[in-house]
Parts: sequence; structure tokens; C-alpha cells
Amino acid sequence: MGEENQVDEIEKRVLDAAKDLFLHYGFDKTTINDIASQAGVSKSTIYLRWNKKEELFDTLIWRESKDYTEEWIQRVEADPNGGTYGSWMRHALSAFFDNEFLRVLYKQDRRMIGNMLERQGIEGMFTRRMQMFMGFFKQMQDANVVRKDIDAQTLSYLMNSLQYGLIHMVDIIPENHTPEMDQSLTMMSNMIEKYVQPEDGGDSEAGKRVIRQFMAQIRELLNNMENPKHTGR
Amino acid sequence: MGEENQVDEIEKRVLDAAKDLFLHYGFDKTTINDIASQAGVSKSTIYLRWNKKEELFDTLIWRESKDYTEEWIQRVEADPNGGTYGSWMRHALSAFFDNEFLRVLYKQDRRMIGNMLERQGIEGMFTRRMQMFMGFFKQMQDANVVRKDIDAQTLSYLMNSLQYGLIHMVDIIPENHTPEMDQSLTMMSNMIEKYVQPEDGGDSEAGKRVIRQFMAQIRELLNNMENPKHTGR
DNA sequence: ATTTGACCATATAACGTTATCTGGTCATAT
DNA sequence: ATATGACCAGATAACGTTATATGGTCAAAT
Repeated sequence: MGEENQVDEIEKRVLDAAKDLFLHYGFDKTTINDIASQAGVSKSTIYLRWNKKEELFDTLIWRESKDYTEEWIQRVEADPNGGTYGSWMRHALSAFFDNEFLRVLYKQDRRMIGNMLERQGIEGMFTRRMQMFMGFFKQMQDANVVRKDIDAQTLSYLMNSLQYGLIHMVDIIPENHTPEMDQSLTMMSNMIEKYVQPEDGGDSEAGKRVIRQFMAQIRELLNNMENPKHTGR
Repeated sequence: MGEENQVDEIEKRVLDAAKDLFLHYGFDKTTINDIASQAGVSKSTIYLRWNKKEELFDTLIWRESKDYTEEWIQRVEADPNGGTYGSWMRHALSAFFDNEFLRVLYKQDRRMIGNMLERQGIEGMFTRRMQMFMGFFKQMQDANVVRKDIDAQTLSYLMNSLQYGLIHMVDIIPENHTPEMDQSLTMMSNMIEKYVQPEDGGDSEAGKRVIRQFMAQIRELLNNMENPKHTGR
């Protein structure tokens, strides 16, 4: 028990150090020694849990994804206006933007991920995210919360593109020309919601139900996902 | 007269060759000699009209921008559903995407533009485009064609982000997961239009008037713009 | 069972040198 | 007035070599 905690504690320290260093110096320029010393453990301790530097990276993605999802769920639950497709999407983006690691990963920042860019997991990230959007929208359609005559794929593609654009626009347009992110997301949410809402207004309670159910699916998916660490034995 | 045409003809050949080569090999790897030989003129003939390779590039941007704008105007005019903000934006994007040179420029493709990326003209491109969106929306608001309680900057920022995302998404998501661009743009247009339309439906004729007027402004702006060529004497 | 520092083969960076390329000029020809 | 090929200085690439850094292993210690 205490032992387990000790192990978790070390892994957390290593992952925190890795995240910090990767973000600052990039994957390639960060050495295992750097990570070890910043985490206060020895290099071999790291290799005891991960077989390769890349696996450490994978675990980091996995952990950050979990954190992000929990944050997302929390924001949706806290939103008095939750239960709508628009607000779901809004928090999907806002929580994502607030996760520095995922944000940089999504930006395909070569400075940070170096060679890793064409790595299996990263390459399909966009498609997977879009498919998640799509799966959710379809469930909302089934529950009669949103219009059924909207093509789920096209809408998800648009949402994905918008997320991509917003995440990049910050670096591209000078700050004094940039509206507050919250304002942008609110407008986006309103715009989508107006478009997506059925004539009869839809069933708000059903919306909440679908959202809870879907988010539980995602959480479970991530938990069941083979934790990339401990591959070595 | 005939002389003028001859000159124009040469300039066109040079610009066509430059565009072709820049797109294929990038700005840095394309030599003036390559351009000259592909255009069928001698290098010095090029230097007679442009002082630097970069000026040639500027002229190319200028020409392509003009072409793009004319194409855009034409599509708006041809659209039976024109006169709305949504369709204006739709053609702004669709014509833009169809212009290979501007598209690649907008993608800040280092392979093509090399060092030129931080060049004055390119750097401000995004801001300028967003401000154009904004100026137009404000004129539409003044003419009562769209709702007045929508913040023009935020909306323009969203549109700009979406354009950015769409232009990049093509390379990022595999083709079989990608809807037809036309379909995406139609949905986008519908979504915006629904959001932007005033309660009373707005004045469609006024919309057309604003669009004609605004597009004329842009055309004039581009024509009056100091043609980057002939800077030398 | 965990942790550790020393260790190694290989990848990456640094450097100096040579060779090539290329933007830009100019005297000359038409 | 306009077009041209030869020409040049400086930038860029290519190359071979040396030095360094780094991912990953392992026997020994705790």
C-alpha cells in the first residue's frame, strides 16, 4: 500500500519532470539524465519502468489525456447551460486549450516532438478526435437532441478545423487583434447551437443524459487503455 | 501598343514560370536562371523589370491576389443565393482554396517561401484578411443586413480561424475521412447565415448592394496598390 | 526487490575546408 | 531603348574528420 504510493509518487515526479522539460526543450533535446535529475531519481530507475524514452512520452500523452478528460467533464457538469451540443463542444475546446501539453502536441510543434511527429499515436490524433466528435453527434441525433438532417461527418470536420484554427491563430494574429478566447468560444457555441437545435427545441434532459453517458464511455476507454508504462518486465 | 503587349506578355511568362517553379521547388531552390529559361527570356531581361528576386515574388502575390479577387467577385455574382453574408464568406474561402499560390502562401509553407516567411507582406497577411472580414461585416451591420448585436471582431476571428483550419485539415486528415469541400462550405455558410440573420430576415437587396460596393472597394484597392514591379528605373 | 553509478556503442554536433551555385552587374550587341 | 551572355563576390552546400553527448545496459550495493 505505502509501497504502491511510493511507486506512484516516483512515476508522477518523473512524468512531471518529463512534461516540463519536453515543453521547454523539446523531446530530442531533453535527455533521460535531465529528466532523472529533475525528478530526483536515477536514470536506471526510469528504465526500470519504461523501456524507451518514447514509452515515457506515450505514458505522458495518456496521463494528460486522462487529466484533460476529467477537466472537460467537470466543466460540462458545472455549466448551468450544459446539456447542449454547443456547450459540450465549447468545453471540449476550452479544456483542451488549457492543457499545455496536449495543445502543443496538437500543434504538431516540431520543436517539441521532433521525430516523434510521424509516430503512430500522434499521426492519427486528428482523425481520432474528429471521430469522437462524430460519434457524439450521432448519439445526440439518436436521442433527438439535435437535428437529424445534419451530416455528422461534415459538422465534425468543421468543428475539428475550427479547433485547429483557433489553436494556431493565437500565434499568428497579434494580441491586440485577438478577442478573448472565452468570447470566441461563447460565440462559437451559440452559433452551433442555433444551427443544430431542432424546430421543437429538443429535449434538454435527454441531452444531459447522452452527455453523461458519452463522457463515461470516454473515461472508461482511457482507463482500460493499455497504460503504455510497465510494458517492460 | 504592340510594344506594351509584348512587355505584358513577357511579364506574364515570367510570372507564370516563377509561380510554377516556386510552387514546385520553393523560393530558395528556384534560381533566377531557372525562371528565365522556363520563361524563355534571359536573366537580365528579368532584372530589367525587377530589382530583386523578392520583388518578383511580391509582384506574384499582387497578381494572384487580383486574380483571386476577380474570381471571388464572379462567384458571388453567379450565386443565385448571393447577397448574404454566408454566401459572401463561402466564396471568399472557396475561391481562395482554389488559388494554389495563395493557398500555399497562407499555409506558411516553409518549403515554399523559405526565409520570406517573416517578410513584411506575408507576416501581416492574416491580420489584414481578418480586418477585411471585419470591415465587411460592419458594413453589413450598418445596412441592416445582419444582426447588430454580434461582435464583428469575434466573428471575423472565428471565420479566419475556420479558414485556417480548413486549409490545413486537408493535409492532416486522410482523404477517406474528409467530406467534400463544397459540402463543408455549404454547411458553414448555412450555419453562419442562420446565426447572423436578423429576426425580420433582413434586406436581401441591401445585402447585394453592400457586397457590390465592398468588392469594388477591394478591386480598386488592389489596382491602386503600388505594383511592386517597375520599382527599378 | 529496488536503486545506483560506471560503462559502451552509436548517434549527433562541431569544425574546417573545398567545391559549387546563384543573385545581381555590366559592357556590348541589336 | 531593350535584350544578352560573360562575369564576380558572396552565399550555400558537400565532405571528411574529430569531439561530444546520449540512449540504453549491467554488475554491484542496499
